[in-house]
Amino acid sequence: MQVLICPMTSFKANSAGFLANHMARLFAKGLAGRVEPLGLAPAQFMTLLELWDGDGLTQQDLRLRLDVEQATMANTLKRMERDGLITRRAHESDKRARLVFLTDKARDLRDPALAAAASQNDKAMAGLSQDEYQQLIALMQRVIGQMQRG
Amino acid sequence: MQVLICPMTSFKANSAGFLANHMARLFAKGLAGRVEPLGLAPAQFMTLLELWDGDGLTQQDLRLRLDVEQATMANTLKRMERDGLITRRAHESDKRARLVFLTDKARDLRDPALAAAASQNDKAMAGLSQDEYQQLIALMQRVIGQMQRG
DNA sequence: AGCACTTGCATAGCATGCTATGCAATATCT
DNA sequence: AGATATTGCATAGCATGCTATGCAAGTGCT
Repeated sequence: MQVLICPMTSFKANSAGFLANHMARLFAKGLAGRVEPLGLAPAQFMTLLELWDGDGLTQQDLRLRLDVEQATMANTLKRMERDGLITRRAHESDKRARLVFLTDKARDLRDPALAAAASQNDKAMAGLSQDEYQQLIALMQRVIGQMQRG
Repeated sequence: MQVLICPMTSFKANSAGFLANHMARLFAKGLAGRVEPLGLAPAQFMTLLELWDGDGLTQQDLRLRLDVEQATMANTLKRMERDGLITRRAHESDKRARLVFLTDKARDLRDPALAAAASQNDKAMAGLSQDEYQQLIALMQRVIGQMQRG
């Protein structure tokens, strides 16, 4: 009977896809609010996360690490260049590629941006124990791995 | 030392935010591929999920159930109207509101669309046991609840 | 060398999300 | 009743994602 009364509500509430989407949106919204004062947007922050770890990467390097399509990476980098976060220089031996480097501005944003992200993470995970947090991470990683395989 | 070598990679791989975003993107991509032959896009499918359960809802009703901003809902409904999935009629007593109704086309899509979604769900969850699946759902729901509270 | 294949990027076009505005209709308060 | 606040929607503008194209620059094979 319950199925006849609200079949879709239960489908939605129990769908890992819907929940992942919902969780990602809430997370992005929270992160956006915290890094926006720094002049950053979420995808820019994720890209910086890779570049702070060592710049001079190609668009392809970044795209593979963030697992987004090439066109998505190209557009994000274009906005980051426009916003003065990165500069691009020709690759020494490959005239097709352009290496991505951080500007001083982007380097200076590292600490405050990481603090903002940690703050959002803390808020989201406030209701979970360390064990539960690790479980959640592990389960999501397995689901991601499963979807990437197919 | 490890922190100095690849601090950002570990941050990313262990960030629930990044994983939720990644999982949501993979999920949406898989679902998009399965419902696209039906002429549906993911957000349209989520909206139909609510409407199949009973139409004649206002934009506000839908927006609250899907937890998206009003403007997002307005745009999704506009595309659904354009694609012949819904029609809108004036509310009897409130001249501001327009009630959303399903077209026959949208009603006919219910079974195949639900099958497509179930297929994507099955694929994503193939590596998890029933118990693990329930754990994942429960943990995500708690994180979502936590973020909504703040 | 020459031709085909692959790779690295850019761009166009579209779906979803969000914030910010603005307007008309309804509700509320005095 | 009249002024004020709230509610329901639409639209503009922007960030992220995706697919589809196209081009220039490497690679490889013969």
